Formats: sequence, C-alpha cells, structure tokens
Amino acid sequence: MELDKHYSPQQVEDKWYSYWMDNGFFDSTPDEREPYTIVMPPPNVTGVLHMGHMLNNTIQDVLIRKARMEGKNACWVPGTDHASIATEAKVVKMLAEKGIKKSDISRDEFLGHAWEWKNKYGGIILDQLKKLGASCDWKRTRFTMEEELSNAVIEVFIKLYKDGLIYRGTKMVNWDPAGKTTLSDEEVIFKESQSNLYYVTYKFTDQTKETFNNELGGIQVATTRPETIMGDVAICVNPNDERYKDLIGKTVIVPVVNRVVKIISDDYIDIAFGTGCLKVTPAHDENDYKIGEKHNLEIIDVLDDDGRISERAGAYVGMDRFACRKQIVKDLEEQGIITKSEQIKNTVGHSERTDAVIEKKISTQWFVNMQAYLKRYPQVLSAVMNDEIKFHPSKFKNVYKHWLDNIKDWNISRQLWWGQRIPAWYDEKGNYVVAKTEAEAQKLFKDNAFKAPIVDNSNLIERHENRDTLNVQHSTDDEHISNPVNLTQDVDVLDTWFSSWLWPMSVFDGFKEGDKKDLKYYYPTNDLVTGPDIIFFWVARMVMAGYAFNGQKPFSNVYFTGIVRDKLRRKMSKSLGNSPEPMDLIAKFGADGVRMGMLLSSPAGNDILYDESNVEQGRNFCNKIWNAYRLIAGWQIVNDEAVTADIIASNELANQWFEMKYQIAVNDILNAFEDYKLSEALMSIYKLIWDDFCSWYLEMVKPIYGQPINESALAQAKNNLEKVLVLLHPFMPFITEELYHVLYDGKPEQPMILHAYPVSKNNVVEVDDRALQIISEIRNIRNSKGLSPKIAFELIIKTEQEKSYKVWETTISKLANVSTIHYNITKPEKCLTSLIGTDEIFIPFAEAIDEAAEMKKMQEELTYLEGFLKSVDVKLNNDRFVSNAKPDVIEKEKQKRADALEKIEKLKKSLTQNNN
RNA sequence: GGGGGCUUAGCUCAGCUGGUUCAGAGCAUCUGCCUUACAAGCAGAGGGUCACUGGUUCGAACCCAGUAGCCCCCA
Repeated sequence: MELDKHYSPQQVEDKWYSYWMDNGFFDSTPDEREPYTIVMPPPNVTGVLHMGHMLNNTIQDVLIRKARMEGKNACWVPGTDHASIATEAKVVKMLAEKGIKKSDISRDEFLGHAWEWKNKYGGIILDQLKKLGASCDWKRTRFTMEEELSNAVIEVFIKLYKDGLIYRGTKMVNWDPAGKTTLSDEEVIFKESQSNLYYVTYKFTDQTKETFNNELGGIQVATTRPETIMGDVAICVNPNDERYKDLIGKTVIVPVVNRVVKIISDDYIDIAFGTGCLKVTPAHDENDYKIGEKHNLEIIDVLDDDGRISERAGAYVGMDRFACRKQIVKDLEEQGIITKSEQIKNTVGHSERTDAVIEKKISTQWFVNMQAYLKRYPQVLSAVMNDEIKFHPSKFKNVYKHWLDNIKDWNISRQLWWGQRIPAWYDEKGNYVVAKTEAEAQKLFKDNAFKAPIVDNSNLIERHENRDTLNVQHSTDDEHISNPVNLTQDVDVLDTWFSSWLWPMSVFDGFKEGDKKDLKYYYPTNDLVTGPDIIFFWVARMVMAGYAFNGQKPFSNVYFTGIVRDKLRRKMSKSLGNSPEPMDLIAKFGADGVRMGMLLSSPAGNDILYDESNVEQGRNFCNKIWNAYRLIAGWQIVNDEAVTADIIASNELANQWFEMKYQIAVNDILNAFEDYKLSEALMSIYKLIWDDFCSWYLEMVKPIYGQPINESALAQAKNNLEKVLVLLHPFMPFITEELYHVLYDGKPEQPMILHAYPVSKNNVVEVDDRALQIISEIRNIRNSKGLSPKIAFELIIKTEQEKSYKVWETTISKLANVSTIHYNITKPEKCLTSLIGTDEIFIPFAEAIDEAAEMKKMQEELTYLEGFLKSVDVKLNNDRFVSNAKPDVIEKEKQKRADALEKIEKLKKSLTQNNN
C-alpha cells in the first residue's frame, strides 16, 4: 500500500477518540489501584472554547494520560460552572432581543428561560474539548447548579452561619451598575486611567473678613467626582495643615444643593494631594465612609441602581452619572465655582464581568468573616507555605500569602436570580433565620431563634426592585414574634465562587448523604491546573473549603499556566481579533499539532505568546514521525542469515546506542515531569525522536537503497519506534495511537492509551560513540570545501583506541561515504586533517586541499589551545585555588591540562610536517 | 503608595547548592543540497560585554549592594 507523504490528522483523530470513548478508557471507578485525580476548572456553562482553555486542558490531559499509562486509576472530572453574573447577563441580553424585560417577568419565568438557554448551549464547550483529545471521564460531568451541588452550597452556607463565620451586615460594598449587583473585592479590576481633577470652591457661610482669606470667598476642594457633590456632608482638612488651621469648625456651602456643612479635620488627609481639602461623601467612598463613621456624619446616597442620580440628590435627578459629571462641571464653571482642572492618573475599579465602573455603596449583604475563618483554619496558609500544597512556579506562594495577610470579608450575596438562593428567611418585620427549608425556618421562629432586623444606618431606600416583595420594616424593638405567618426567602443568590470552592469535593458527592466512597478514594485530588488570575477567586477558596468541610487539602499541586497572548504580547481578545478560533486551528493543523504548539513555549507560570509557527512546528513534527513510520513500513525483510555479520553487528550496535540515548532522555523527561516542566519534557522527546531516532538511528540501520533489512534489526526498529511513541503519547495522543496500531498491523498488545510508561534507570549502559563525531566532521569538511557527498573519501584514523572506531566502521562508511578506513598508517603528504578529541583523522584528497588554509586553520586552533592551557595553568598554579577548590574540580582541571597538552603536541607535529 | 518578579543569541526561554572547553535549546537567519521516509525535508554554519556599576571569592550569568528599564499583584 502506498502511504501518503503527508500525515493527515483529520482522518485519524475522530476515529481514535471514538475508540477510546467506546471502550471506556477514560472512565474511572474506585478500585485497589492508586488514584490520580484532576478536577477540571469548570468553564462557564455558556462559554466557548478559547486559547486559554486549549492550553489549560492540554496540560491536564498530558498529566492525566501519563498517570493512566503509569497504571494509576486516572480520573479527570469535567464540568461547567453556572457563572451567575455572566450567564444572567447573557440571558438578560437574549431576552431583551426578544423584547422581554427582566423586570416584567417573574423570577420563575426568568429561571425557565435561563435553564432553556443553558440546556441549549451548555454542552458546547465540553464537546469542543473532545476535539482536543481531552480524556475526561465524561460520565462524571457535573454542573455547579445541578441539584446535588446546589444542596451542597446550601449546607455549607448553613454550617458556616452556625459556626458564626457567615453574617449579615451593612457595609460598604462594590456595586456594579450594569450588572445591578454587588461584587466581591476580587471581582473589581482596578485600571489606571486619565482623570480630570476639578477644583471646586465651597463658599463660606460667614463672609466676614476673618474667614474671607481669598478672593474666591471659600475653600477650594480638588475632586475627580463632582457628580457626588450632592452627597457631601463635610469638608475635611489635615489638623496639621497650617493653611487651614484657622478654618476648622467653620461652615461652608455645598454647591448645587446649598447644604451647609462643617470643616472638620482628620489625620487621614494627605496635605500634598490637590488642595489638601477633601469633600467628604460617605455614601460613595470607602475612606470618606470611615471619616463619616468617626465624625458621625450623615450618609447621603445620591446614586441609583443603574448609576443614575437618585431622588435623594435633589438635583440632576435621573441623569447618568457620567453625563451628570459633565453637566455639573459645565454649570459650576459658568458660576465660577470650578475655576480650574488638571489631568491626573488614578485607578478606577471596573466590574470584572460587565466592565462598568464600580460604585462604592453602603448596603446590607451577607459576608464571610475571613479573619475568623483563617483563625479557625490556619492550614489555609500554612499548607501552602510548607509545600504540603505545592505551587508551580513557587513564586505564587508570596502572592497567596500577601492576599491572606490582608484579607477582608467576602461579600457573597448577589442581586441576581441565576444561582443558589440564599437560605435565609424573613418575617414581615425583617427578623430572620437561616434554614434549609421554610418549615425549618418556621420552627426556628417558633423557638424564638431568630435575629432582629439589620438596622441600616445608611438611610438607604432598599433599592432593588426584586427586593420589594420583602416588604421589610426596619425596626429596632425587640418584640418577639410567636406566630410568624408570612416568611419570605431572601431574594438574593450566592456568589458563583461560593459554589466553585466546593468543586473538588462536590463532584465526588462529598456533601451527599451516603458512604462517600468516591470522595474517600479520589480526594484530595492530585493536581490542579489553572491560571494565576483566579488564585484568589478559586484556588485559595478551595483550600479554605477543603480544610473547613473535609479537614484536608483539596489538591497537592497547583500548576499555574500563563495567559495566552499574541506575539506582540497583547491579550487575546475578540475586539482585537487576534485570537485564532481553536476549532479552525484543530481542523487545519490537527489536535496533536495544536497541542504541541501550545506546549512548546509555555513553561509553568509564563505567558505563552501564541504564534502560528509553533503550531506549524507541531504539525511538522507529526509529519516527521509519520515518515519515520513510512520508512520502516517500506522495508523488505530477510532472515538474519541472509545478510553479512558486519551488518548484523552494526545494526545491533546502533540499537544499543539508541537504547542509551533513549534511557538518558527518559530520565530527563521524568525529571522534567517531576518539576512540572512539561515544555522541557516535550522538547526532550522532540529531540530524541527527531535527532537521535530519525537523523541517527534510522540512518544507521537503513539498508542501502534496494536492499532488504534483516528481521532482528527490523524488530528492533519497530520496538524503538514504539518506545518513542509511548513517551510522546500524553502530548500527542492521536498520532501515537494510530501509528502504534498500524505498526503492529492493527493488533498491538494493548492500545497505546493503556501502554505502560517507562521508568527511570540509574545505570544507563554507556556506548562509546566518539566515532560518530567523525561523521559530523567529514560532513562539515564536505560542506566547507564544497565537496559533494557523492564523492567517497578514504580515511585514516590515528588513535590508540582503534577498537572504538572499528565497531562503527559500517556506520561511518554509510553515513559519511567513506570507502576505506586505515588505522595509524603513515600520514600521506597532502591531506585534510582534523582533531577528534585527542585523536587525529586524515583525509587524503589532494584536489581539494588548500594548503595555506589548512595551515591557517591549524594555527588558529593551536593559538586557542595555548591560550586555554595558560588559563588552566593560572588556576593550577594558584595556591588558593588548589587549597580551596574541591578535589574533583582540581582533578578536572588537571585532566583539561593534559588533554590540551596532547592536542598541542599533535597540532605542532602536523604543522611542521606540512611545512616540510 | 505596598508587595512580588523579570532583564542571557533576532524571537521565546533553560541555566539546580558559584567550578565539565559554560555561555545553552527551540524557532528564525545564512550556506549547500529535489541524496529513493519526510523540501512540512537533509547536511552544515554564523549569532551573546549574561541590563549597568561596584563588592564578596582562588573562581560570578549564578551571591551581595546600588542604578536603569520592563511586567504582575494588591490598595
């Protein structure tokens, strides 16, 4: 059968994926073997595969396939995340396109649409992973919002509440006016931006001469947020600021609303920033809020849910916050109240999901008390610091520690519908309990085990339309309710990460009643592969959950991938159009090629600069292997008796030589795996296959054109191909499975996916291969002299180690086109010379000899060697070196000296001979 | 503002506790080859003051200090 010159992945990949699936090779159930477990970071349920997923899942697949081949019970659990805010935003958008407003439909109707959407698009991303070759146990596919997993979330909420680690409270939170929900601190992305700093004058109420110390008739405040002026309740200066000392206690008029406020003082104020005066707006700034608390100031929230100016502002009502900013600036400039502005750089918080500018707001929400949590579970920090949980690369340990050291309470309630609804129940007065069901809640109320309503001192109107159903009356009295009638469940849902942090346990039914067989077997998992961008969102929180709910770490190793960027180091993004479509790439280059392309340039923790040339390299590599097979498959076979003893011996030697190279590579590869340096492991395999196997070994055993190969050599060649395919399989599963099958006529002992992975060996059998340098040297000579490889050379070797070369004669003749080889005969008058180590070779080929050039070459080498000898001598003559350096270092230096001396002597001899 | 990291060949990166002729790899480049497995290939070659300055040491890409530039995280 004639095989195509080029490998076609398209014809092969689907076939083998189905084969693996049909035979259940990806499936795992607990047994007596050692488990090896990875849980996939669940992608957003409605997401599509991007290059980041490709990299991340390729790495996981490499790890899981290797473990499977090592005989472990490998289990890779896939799944998707309900991604509360992202999915809800998508569904809202989809409904809007149909002309349906979220506010016009009920919660249940909305959720109906959302589930429909999820069922329609939810599986796409996982199907795409199959094209990549991901060997997940698909039977275990989970979804963070399925019933079991949602139950787990509720259980955990209740437990933490009972333990006093979850509380309801009124605090300053992050508000996303586009998503109309609060966000945790981690969901706020700070971006540097150019902002205008406006200088606003607040006129003194008392316009007498003593106060009137400038022509403005007031105090000047610098602010980037003039639209919040209506919420100003004080002006604050530093008590040590000489400029304003006398003004403390005086009153000024807030522009626009003409409110009279005091000038107060606080150490917090930075004298150097702006004018040194701060307008205090406790409703919209963390620090202002603190000052407000300290000085007992009123809180006036001037913004609505969607970022418009609220009724309470008393002016510009209904105007968008940014439009209002422009308008106020314009109006106040006209009034001479804003007299100047300047450009400054500051950082502005944006929503991770909607990219809207975040507003700080006072709100009553649910929180996890992180300080208390970490106090109760100190292993969260210590396990990472003492490498019980290992980070790769380890530099992320510092990042992790720094975050934990500065951790704040975690706001877990979201004003959304898509997610796990908070299991808190309120009576008509706002008293509340936390319970799994309404019945349990009723019982708690009956037992008077409820908490009094949170008194919201922010004077905020409850502003979420979906909150209206609550009809909460804030009251401070302690009146007990003995017969609650109407209980209402909290309308908010929990932060998505409040479910994802349970993932490694919940996918193994860790919160389900029963024997917990799977959890006991698979948990803690082995490796987690994820991006450093979710180290806080997810990695840290899984560690927290692990210790709190199971008393164990969730995983032993965390492999942080980098971010996939284009070759100009820009992030991949739709708007830039610099992100290739993964499915197109696979169609064009094959999954194996793409996998290799992604892995070649991505050491752990480093960003990977995607360039199509990497993927091309992957494809080319497939082709190279394919052709190696094609060569072997095309040979005619004869009995060993039918070929000469020389050929048998030569092939045997080639096999031993390759065995040595192979074993060295295996050791390197396993070491690289040990350190999670997958790109290094792959590079070692690449070089083993391309250089050692194809360029050397196959060329050594390849029969002369038209000649057959002896059967033992063929068997060895096939075996060697098998060995390198095995090494490669975790990285390039499809082509290796394909070739392994065709290599053994479709009937290999077992499929490649289950083939045993090699182990390292301490004693690698050395094969003396110095003779191979002759081949390179002769090729080099031909190249530099412009001599065709078709011209056969005679070769003279001057050596005391004749045997080292003799065994390789057949190979040297074949690969360097040498006709005859002589040893230690008198050097002919005109010949090319070279040093191989301390041995010399001569090629009598008079026509090509440029004597002057030969002399020059030798002279240059001699000069170098003499310089080298000198530097070695300096070391060896230095008493301090001899007395301080380790003995083996000194020994090596002595050896270098001896070698150099020998070479110099030989060169000198050649030079004088040539001169004669 | 606080913390972490980086700077080695044209590009992307290795280089362990200082010591092998230690300055490496892949890609790219250049030269010669359509040599009967592969031109998606073969055989070769040329590229670097290891950011800069100083120190420690018999010996520094590696340790220390400072300088410059870049990146990330946090507030």
